[in-house]
Amino acid sequence: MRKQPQQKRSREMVRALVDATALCIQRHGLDDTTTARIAEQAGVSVGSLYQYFGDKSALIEALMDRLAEDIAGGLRRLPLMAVNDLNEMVHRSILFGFSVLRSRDGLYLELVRNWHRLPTHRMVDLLQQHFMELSRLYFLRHYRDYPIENLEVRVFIVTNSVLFTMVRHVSQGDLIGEQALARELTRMVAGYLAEPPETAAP
Amino acid sequence: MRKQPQQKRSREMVRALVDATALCIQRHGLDDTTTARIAEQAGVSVGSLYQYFGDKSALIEALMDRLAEDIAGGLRRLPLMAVNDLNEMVHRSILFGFSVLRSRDGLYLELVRNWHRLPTHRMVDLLQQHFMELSRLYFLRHYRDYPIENLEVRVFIVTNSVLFTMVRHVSQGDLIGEQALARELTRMVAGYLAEPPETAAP
DNA sequence: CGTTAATGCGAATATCTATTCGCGTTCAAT
DNA sequence: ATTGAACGCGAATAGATATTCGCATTAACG
Repeated sequence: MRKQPQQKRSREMVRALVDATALCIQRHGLDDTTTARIAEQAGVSVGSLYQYFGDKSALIEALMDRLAEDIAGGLRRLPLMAVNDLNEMVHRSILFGFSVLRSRDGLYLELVRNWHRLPTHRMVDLLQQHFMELSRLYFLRHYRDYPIENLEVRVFIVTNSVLFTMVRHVSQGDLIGEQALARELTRMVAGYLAEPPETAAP
Repeated sequence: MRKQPQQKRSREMVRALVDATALCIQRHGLDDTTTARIAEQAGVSVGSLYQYFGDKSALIEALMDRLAEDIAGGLRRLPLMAVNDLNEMVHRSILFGFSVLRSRDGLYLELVRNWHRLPTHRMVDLLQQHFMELSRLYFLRHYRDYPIENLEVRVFIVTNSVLFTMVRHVSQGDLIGEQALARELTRMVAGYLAEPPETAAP
C-alpha cells in the first residue's frame, strides 16, 4: 500500500475500493475489471485509487488477502475433528468447498478460473495448507484406523482433484447433479485416503 | 478462415503462421503472443496474416484443432483394450497424459493454464470424450470384473482430477516426484473405478 | 478563523495491440 | 509476353486501459 490512510474518510475509501473490486470482478469478469470501473463503483476517482494502491494488482492482492481470511475462518469453524467416520468427514469438507466456491455470486469462480495470473496461489495454497494441517491432526488422532504414511502426496492429489473437478463442474453447464458429484467425489477421496500403505497381502 | 489459400506459397504461409503461433506461445507465453510477433516469427507480415485468418483467435483455433488431432491420434495408438488389469490400464493412460502435457516445450501447459479464455474446451472435452468412449468399451468388455453403472460421472471426476492435478504439479515447482504422483494418482483412480455400485455388503 | 498537510479529483498522457487499407509484387493461364 | 487475379506488405489507424500530475477540497489543530 503506497500510503497509509490516516483519516477516517480515506480508510473508508480503501475499504470501498476493495469492495468495489470484488463487485466488478463478480459482475463483469476479471478482464473487464478496469481501474476506471472500480473507482466508479467505489464512488471515488481513479486518482484516489493510486493514492493508496501502487497499482491495480496491489488492489487485487488486498482483495485476495481478505478472501483468504474469510475462507480460513470458515474452515476453522468446521468441527471436523469430532467426526469419526472418514467418509463423513470428507463429505463435509467437500460440501464446504462447494459452498465457498458458489458463494459471493461467482466471485470465487472467476478468480479460480484466472488462477494462473493472479495471486490465487495464495488462496489455493492456503486452502491446501489448511487441509494439510487438518489432515495431519485428523490422521494422527485416527492413526489406528487409517495408518497413512505419505500424507503430503495424498492431500495434494485429493485437494487438487476435488477443487478443479468442482470448478469444471460449476463453470460448465452442469450435466451432472451436484448431489451426485459430491457423493461420488466423496467415495473416491475417502476410498483413497482409507487405503492402507503399500504392503502385499499374503 | 477468411480466404482459401490457392497457391502453394500461401498454403505454406498458413502453415508457417500456425507453427509460429505455437512457437510464440511456448516461448513467450500467451499474453505476449502478439500478431506482430507471430507474423515476424513466421517470416511474413501482419497484413498477410489477416488474409487467411479473420482475427487472432481464428489463428489460435487453427492451432488448437491441429493439437487436438495430435492428441486423438496418440490416444488411439495406445492399445489399452488389451490390458486386462485395470490398475495397469489406468497407469498407462496417466503416463500418456503426462507425456502429452510435457511435450512441445510447455506449449500444452501454457494452453491449459489459460484454458478459460481459449477454445481449450475443445481439447479438454475431446480428451474427456475419448476417455469416455474408451472407458465405455473397456468396462463393457470387463463388465464381469467391474460392473459400473454411472460411468459418466466417474469418468468426469477422474479425468478432471487427473488432468488438473497434473497441471498443478507441473506448473509449480514439483515438490513431489512425478513417479510418486503417477503411482498415487493411479491408486486413487483405479481404486475408485473398481468400486462396486451401491450395495451394502452383508 | 487560519494555516498546513492530507486527501481527492479527472482530464491528459503513455503504451500497447488488433486490425485495416492502398499500393506494389508474383503467379498462372492464355 | 500480357493481363487479371491472387498475394504480400507494413505504416497508419483505432480502441482500450493503466498511470500521472497539477489543481481543488477537506480535515486537524492551534
